[in-house]
Amino acid sequence: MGSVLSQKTFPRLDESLLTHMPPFSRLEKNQIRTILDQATSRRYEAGAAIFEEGLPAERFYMLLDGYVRVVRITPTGEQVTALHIPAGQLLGIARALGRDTYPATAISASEAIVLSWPMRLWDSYVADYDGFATETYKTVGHRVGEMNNRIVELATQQVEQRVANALLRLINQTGRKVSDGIEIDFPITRQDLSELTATTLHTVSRLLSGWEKQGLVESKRKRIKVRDPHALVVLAQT
DNA sequence: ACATTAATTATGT
DNA sequence: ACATAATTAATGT
Repeated sequence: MGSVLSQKTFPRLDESLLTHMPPFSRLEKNQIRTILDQATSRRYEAGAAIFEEGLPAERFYMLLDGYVRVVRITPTGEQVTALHIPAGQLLGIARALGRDTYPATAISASEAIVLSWPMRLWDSYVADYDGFATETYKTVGHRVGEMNNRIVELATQQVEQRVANALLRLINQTGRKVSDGIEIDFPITRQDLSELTATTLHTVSRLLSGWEKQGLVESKRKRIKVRDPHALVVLAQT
């Protein structure tokens, strides 16, 4: 029975949290219940590290709300953003990649709500729960595809096309439709964009203010809204 | 075609 | 008031 000695101070997690998340969507209610009971929930403020590159991968995570950027640190200390992860996806799934340390650092781009499980449960989840493996490998495949595209971009395209593409990806994956365009719905600085595209924040700043004058884009501090995605697509292909 | 440096201005707590 | 973000110009590779 519910003892006062319980260490869990969190309210009981609701099953509806997971029922619509792809890795769990095919599961029965009671299966989700046991999964939830094994989970720990935590809230991260913007900019907090959820796990760090190179550290032993002790847990895997499910992002319930917010956005996370996956970042790698170069030997010289610069950050390179590999990709952004929207709510509803797993992260820190080193196990699925055959690793026992995290391949990158995960930073919450906005406030984020995260569930996590000890990594030892991974194998039993894969074995026991139908759809868990296939769905997660689907997203893994999608992610490596994205990263491959980015590598090709970095090698072949010029800066203007790169940031145009980066913006397009951001509004596709993490965009929120508003009245006069699509807005990236987490705070993003020019510094962040430059880390995504391997340039400087100055170049990004110039490009953005140029596009703003052409009515292509609108931005306030830490907020970027794309008013004319198609024009960006055109730009990205020239 | 882009980075770097530096100076200036705007914006959020 | 202070720190952080963004712009702008000048100079360098």
